[in-house]
Amino acid sequence: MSESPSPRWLDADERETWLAVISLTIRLPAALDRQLRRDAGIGHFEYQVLAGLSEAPDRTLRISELAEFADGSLPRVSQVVSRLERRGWVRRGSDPTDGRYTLATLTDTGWDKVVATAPGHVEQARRLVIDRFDPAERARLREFADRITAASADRHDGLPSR
Amino acid sequence: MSESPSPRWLDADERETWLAVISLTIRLPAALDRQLRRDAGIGHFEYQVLAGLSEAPDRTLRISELAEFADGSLPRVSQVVSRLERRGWVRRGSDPTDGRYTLATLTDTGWDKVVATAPGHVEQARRLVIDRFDPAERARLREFADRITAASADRHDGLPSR
DNA sequence: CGTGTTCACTTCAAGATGCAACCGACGCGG
DNA sequence: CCGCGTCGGTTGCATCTTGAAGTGAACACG
Repeated sequence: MSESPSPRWLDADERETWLAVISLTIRLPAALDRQLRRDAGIGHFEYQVLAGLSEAPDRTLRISELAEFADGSLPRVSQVVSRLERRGWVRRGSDPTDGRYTLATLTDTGWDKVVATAPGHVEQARRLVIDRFDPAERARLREFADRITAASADRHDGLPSR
Repeated sequence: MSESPSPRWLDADERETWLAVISLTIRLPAALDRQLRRDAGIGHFEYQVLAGLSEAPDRTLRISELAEFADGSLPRVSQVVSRLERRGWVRRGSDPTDGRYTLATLTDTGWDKVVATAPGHVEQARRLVIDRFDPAERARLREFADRITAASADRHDGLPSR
């Protein structure tokens, strides 16, 4: 209780950058969701789960691996897998080597769904991001994004303050 | 129905960039929400609404202006304003010059809330983003973000076919 | 005026999320 | 073996978001 109540404000320039980044984090996911929802009837998160499975050996992953891959909480992934299971795209099973794990496996129908959906999604990824940057810019973009992501992952969130 | 079924895939490099950007759009908003929720009991969206009002003349904006400012749908903003109203931070009123508009006004209590919340939020913005880039990088970051945001805003989402 | 349309907003139902409590499956110490 | 803590997942609940339908105020046209 002896700190400066008002920290360094953002100047006009910093503010613009901040707003630009915030806008990005809102509009890009929204655009991805729209395209997927419209063309494939699934959200981006569900797509990530399906895509993750489609690339895994035996098209199978543990729920927890899936959660890490798709950047989601365990309850959320569990829910999503249930939904995908209901739609016939994923099958649940428990890991023979350790009954605590649950394995999610992509069905053949699920595989078909991914194959049908991926091209449109990749096209969107290109149109919204990838194709708008030349290789040098891309490297920089990636580095910038990683920098922010790393900071955000820091469980150092609040004001533990110095 | 006579196109290439499989478009240009992403190569390893492009893929990395893509994943980095996606990660950013998931982790940064999550980190912002965590800090605000924890320190102020509100989400980032609610904060944006309050902040928008706090900077507006008379601390007042139309719901629709608020929606545009905060990047949210009209129903969502309407709901949020109701919530904020219940908490005593915002007051509703109809526009005398055109009864169709609804004006949202920040109360004094609401102003205090913003004043109390802003420093922590700005600090977070600095730690996660702003302070990690020197001025030249910041300009570039902003330009990159704008490029993607502009593309995402394009109502050109899906596969307009052809 | 009167009818119809547009506009800004609100409401409602359905679906999605996060959080916290809960549950069964290991694994280790005794 | 038994008991206990841990680990991965699941479930329940409270909240939030979304999309569609509804409301009422202004305008437009005959």
